[in-house]
Amino acid sequence: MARGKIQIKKIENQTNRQVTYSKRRNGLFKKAHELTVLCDAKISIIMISSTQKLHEYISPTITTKQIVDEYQKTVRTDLWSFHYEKMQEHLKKLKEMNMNLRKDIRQRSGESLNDLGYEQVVSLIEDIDKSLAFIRERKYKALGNQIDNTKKKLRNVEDIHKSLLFGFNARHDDPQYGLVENEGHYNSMLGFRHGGPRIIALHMPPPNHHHHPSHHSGTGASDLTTFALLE
Amino acid sequence: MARGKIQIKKIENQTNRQVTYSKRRNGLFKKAHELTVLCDAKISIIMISSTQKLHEYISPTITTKQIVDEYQKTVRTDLWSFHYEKMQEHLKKLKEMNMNLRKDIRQRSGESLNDLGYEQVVSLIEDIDKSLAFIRERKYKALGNQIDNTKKKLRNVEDIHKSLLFGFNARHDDPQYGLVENEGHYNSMLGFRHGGPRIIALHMPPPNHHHHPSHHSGTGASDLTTFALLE
DNA sequence: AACTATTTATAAGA
DNA sequence: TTCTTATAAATAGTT
Repeated sequence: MARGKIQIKKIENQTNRQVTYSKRRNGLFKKAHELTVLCDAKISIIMISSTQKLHEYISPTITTKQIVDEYQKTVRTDLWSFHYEKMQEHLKKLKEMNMNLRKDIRQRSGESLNDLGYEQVVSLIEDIDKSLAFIRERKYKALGNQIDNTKKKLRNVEDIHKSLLFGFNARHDDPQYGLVENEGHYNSMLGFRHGGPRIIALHMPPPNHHHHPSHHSGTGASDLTTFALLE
Repeated sequence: MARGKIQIKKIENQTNRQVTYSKRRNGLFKKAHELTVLCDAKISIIMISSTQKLHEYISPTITTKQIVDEYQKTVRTDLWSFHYEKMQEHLKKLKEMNMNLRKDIRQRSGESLNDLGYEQVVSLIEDIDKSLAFIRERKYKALGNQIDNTKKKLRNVEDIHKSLLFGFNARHDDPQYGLVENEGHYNSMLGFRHGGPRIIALHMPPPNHHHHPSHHSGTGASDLTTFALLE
């Protein structure tokens, strides 16, 4: 939140993560204490860090045991209405998130721009420009990979061709090798001009685009959070 | 924290208190969620409002039962080291608070001003000026109250005197009224020149200075918090 | 830990 | 309750 905005996703650098944990834990506890005093509330916070260390805040007006007892009593008593309310809240949040996502998409498609001020339009354009550059780069990389892949496939085909030739030369009179007759037809359908890999090649793992794992594992949650918090 | 600084003390207006509770609860839960994602922490927050309503936040990666079990296990296992650590933390905070209080007092007495920048000195002066004005006002009011009070005492004394006179006139021959003989001595000790209320007046409630209750009930805690958070 | 440029949270008002 | 907006507070990155 300062010296630059951060995405709400796991901090990968361990040192950094621990520093942030410590700072924000203090912040959280301070807020909890203020709420305790301002609104006469009873608050229990129990937290376990990624290193399994345990910390707690408890309002001076109550004990953890009391608040947990109270919690269990409430959950037991209002089991259904409690869950019902929580589901409703969840539903509401999802709806809001959904609306914001739709709005964002509309804006990226060039609609609903009247809702935005000049600054926002500028930053939207910057945003889209960045995305575009990113996508172009990805496309370029993917193209490179495809070429690599095609080369591999080609080598594979050549190998097979050689072994077939070898086999043919060795057993050209064996009837079980007659199946290769339609090879030309299949391969032209798949776009191969020099003979194809047939089923052997189709079982190869899909092309790997070599992007960083966090790009996929983290972005989903991060986007959800970001959109959920749009005003 | 906005549109004006607030003191961290109980909000007396109930509507206002509930609005603040709701807003800050959302803020707290949002922070907790961010911490969960950023630092891979497991957090449970259980809170009871001043109207006995219960709310909770729980990290999506854990259940309340699990975290409470973990808490109880830790507290059971490390009972002493846990309490020892908490005491140490408490001690440290008290020491810091103490240092800040001392520093503040030194500055208000005109010492250690070299530690402050020009702006800070200006605001310190403003601060002290306000305090001074406040104290002067209080002194003025107190004086007024003292005068009022003295007038009341005087009336009271006059009433008693009249009733005594009345009683004396009615039963001047009854021996049980002989105790009034030393009245002059007691009353001059208490500073009354026109006859005193004796034991009857001494049982009156102490003088009420008519200031708002929150001035006294909240200020202590508020100051502690404020000083504790000075850097 | 301390420092700040920024981002967030939020008090008051509508 | 929800929105707005001026301001206070939190904090990310840096030293």
